[in-house]
Amino acid sequence: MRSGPGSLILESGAEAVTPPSFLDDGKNTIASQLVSRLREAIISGQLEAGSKINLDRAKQSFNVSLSPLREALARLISDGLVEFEDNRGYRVSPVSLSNLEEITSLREEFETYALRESMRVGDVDWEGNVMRALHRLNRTERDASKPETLEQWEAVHREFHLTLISGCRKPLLLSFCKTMLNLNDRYRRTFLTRTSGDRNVRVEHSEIAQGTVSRDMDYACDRLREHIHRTGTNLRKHLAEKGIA
Amino acid sequence: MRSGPGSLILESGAEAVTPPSFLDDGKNTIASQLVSRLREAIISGQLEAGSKINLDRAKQSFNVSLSPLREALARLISDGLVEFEDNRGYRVSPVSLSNLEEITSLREEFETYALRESMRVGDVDWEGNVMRALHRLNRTERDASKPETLEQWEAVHREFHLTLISGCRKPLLLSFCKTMLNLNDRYRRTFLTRTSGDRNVRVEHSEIAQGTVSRDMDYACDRLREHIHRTGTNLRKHLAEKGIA
DNA sequence: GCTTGACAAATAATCGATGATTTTTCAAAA
DNA sequence: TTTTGAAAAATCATCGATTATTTGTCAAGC
Repeated sequence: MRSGPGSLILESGAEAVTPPSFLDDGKNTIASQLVSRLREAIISGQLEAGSKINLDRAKQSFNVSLSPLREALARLISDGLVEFEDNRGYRVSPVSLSNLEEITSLREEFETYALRESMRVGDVDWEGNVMRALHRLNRTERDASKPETLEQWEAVHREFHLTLISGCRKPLLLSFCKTMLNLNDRYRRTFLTRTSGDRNVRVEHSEIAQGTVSRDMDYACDRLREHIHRTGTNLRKHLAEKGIA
Repeated sequence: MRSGPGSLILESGAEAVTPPSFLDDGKNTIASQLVSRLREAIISGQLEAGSKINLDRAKQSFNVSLSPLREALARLISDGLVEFEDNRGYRVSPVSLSNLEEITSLREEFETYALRESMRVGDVDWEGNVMRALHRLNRTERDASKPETLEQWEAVHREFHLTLISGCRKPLLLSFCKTMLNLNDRYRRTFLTRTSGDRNVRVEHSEIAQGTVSRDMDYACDRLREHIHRTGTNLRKHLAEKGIA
């Protein structure tokens, strides 16, 4: 059961769900689990953009104590998902048109650079991973009337874009790209509930992947840049519709 | 008075220095002050690269309690200066040849992109700031025999590079560049105690600045890229001498 | 009516103590 | 001698309580 958007922290009677951890995913501490849970809550829009994070209420919502909560929030600053000010606490990073535009620009620059590098030094394993990620993405349904398919699609879509650039052997660059992708996905999941009809996104992804594994740098990077740019334009329209400056 | 390199946390009898805060610099809380102090300690090499950060000892060294210390360390993860593992605590990020090479590459890409953007949209104020930063840099002595001049030079040098790209109106990009500059400066301050004679760094900076304010994008970006690249090559040599892979 | 300032409530920040995990030690067994 | 494993020590993680700061309230003065 999930609370309504933005109400997660404001709720009084909390039925805090302990994440099912049969298998050890390396996230052993409360603080680390909180990082994941908070990140998901913000990207999915459950925690409203720009809203203040009240520590007392958040403590209760997530059924945790203050120390791990503060530590988790501190770590999330780096993801650009949370902002902090001394004695004023933490707040969910606000959304804005200019922020979206910067994210789009940086994705274009960073991801094409990382893709070029990947094509330059990536090995056969990486190529295989790209094709597998493409296949999964193409096989994943995205139906606006079924919310669970949207979440699933977001996951494999993210995986596809990350796999594309995962061959570059530049860990810092990859972490920056991940951050930008997170921020970008928040916009999509918040504002793009329906898919726009005038794009064949599946074809776009296939072209990028095909160009990539055949190491046609200019082609692949051009397609990727266009793809990112179109997404940006698309999102910008939806932001404008909702009157967000 | 300053302790020897790497001994900061290991010291037993701590004469913890409270930073002089006549004027409010916005860093009101212990945690925020710690972020600055820890960052400086790491970049300057006082905290040895790759070493584990023992919380008990660090607590004593810095005369703080555990909560703000952990929070500060958590925030430093984003700067790439600190790494963390569940139940194993924090450690100073290690240095390596490949890490240095990535930092150099990313600085070349990010900073030239940011410089181009700055030249595209930067205003007259920004131009003025660039010229002022250049002037300060050129007026700042850098004498290997006087350690305090090295620190001073590092500060104005950092300020120069950040000012160059400060006109770009892309806050996320700027924060990435800042991060890369931090990481880069740690290498310089750790491994480049003497200045190499075969470069006229002053001329390099002047050319970059002149090209910038005259909005000659290609010229300025080429000079900046060369400048960053030379620094990287230089540092790489010093790492090799010290046998760092 | 508007501003000011003291008081109260809400919230953030820090601390010391306790609980949990990892690492080290060291003796017994192979 | 080497390996094993339980106990001890060290260290990390979490908690509840306390302190400090900010925000909200409201009455007195202008």
